[in-house]
Amino acid sequence: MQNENLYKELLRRFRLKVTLTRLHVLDVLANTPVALSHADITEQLAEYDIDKVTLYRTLNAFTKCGLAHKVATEDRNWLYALHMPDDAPSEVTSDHAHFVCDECERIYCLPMETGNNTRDIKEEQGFVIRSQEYRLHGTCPECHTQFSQQ
Amino acid sequence: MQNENLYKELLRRFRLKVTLTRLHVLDVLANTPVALSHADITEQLAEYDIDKVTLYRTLNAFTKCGLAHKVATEDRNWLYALHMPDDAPSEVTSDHAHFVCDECERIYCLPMETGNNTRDIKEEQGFVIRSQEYRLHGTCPECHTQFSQQ
DNA sequence: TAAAAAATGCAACAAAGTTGCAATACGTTG
DNA sequence: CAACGTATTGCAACTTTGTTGCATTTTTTA
Ligand SMILES: [Mn+2]
Ligand SMILES: [Mn+2]
Ligand SMILES: [Zn+2]
Ligand SMILES: [Zn+2]
Repeated sequence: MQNENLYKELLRRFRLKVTLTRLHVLDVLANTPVALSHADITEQLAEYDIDKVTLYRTLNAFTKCGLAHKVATEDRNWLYALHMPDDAPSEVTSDHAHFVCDECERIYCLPMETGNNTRDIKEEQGFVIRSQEYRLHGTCPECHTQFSQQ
Repeated sequence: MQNENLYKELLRRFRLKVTLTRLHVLDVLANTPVALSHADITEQLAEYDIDKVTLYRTLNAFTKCGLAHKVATEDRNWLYALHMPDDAPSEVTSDHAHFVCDECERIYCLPMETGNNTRDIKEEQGFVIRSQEYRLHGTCPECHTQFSQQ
């Protein structure tokens, strides 16, 4: 594992004990541009034979402390991603944007751009807004390229 | 049922056969401002003792033809809502906005406002956008009022 | 190195939704 | 209105995804 010390530091910053499983999961999450499911992570860590309950608990711990966030997919499961580098690190319910690929079902985390006025309108109507998520659906560059070449 | 004929017409427009269960479900969905779960609908239609599988199939049928749409919640189940009156009626993957109340977990369907430039940015980056969903999280007016009064 | 607290692994459980299949209802045609 | 073909329904069994309880092991701090 290349960034082991970085991961250890990160875990400590979020008051999580350093364990081998957590380091492995962190390594997987840190090295992908997309959000990953429990099944994805299990597959990538197959050689370490990680217990399924331990992995669920690890992902819940990451989510609870704000190290990661989870996104519910259309097909009733969750994908996990570390918060983006430019996110405030301890901000759990920060604004968020995602791109959902309809072909490969990958979910990309995006920086949230401002400019939408729906928020202001709803606040005038008495809704109290704490965070927002903006989801784009379509085809990701990888899938689009594949399609075009065939 | 007040609007029985309206519902029948609606079902026929979407090429669905008219059945009693579908009329009841349609009636429930048409008379709420929020998206409803399988459990919510079962409860509201308790007197008719609707089979759970039939209800799932009904909701799937409504979703597939575009009469309704479903929203995945954080706690891995689905809420269903009819498309809004000002939606193009046969547009299945139309743009959408939702307000998610963190207190009561109700999801309100909102008209989608424009003005966000994330879409344009991602298109420049090679993502093909087919639809977008914008989600606000916070406290709805009902819950906010309750809290304030106590 | 010892003690306290937290994490792990296993088995059992739970919730949400799907599948297969026989029985029933819908709607079209005559 | 009757009869037929097709779609829908109801039931039981199953699947997927995730949680809970509890005994054991690991981590951390002193
Ligand atoms: Mn994200
Ligand atoms: Mn909606
Ligand atoms: Zn893709
Ligand atoms: Zn509320």
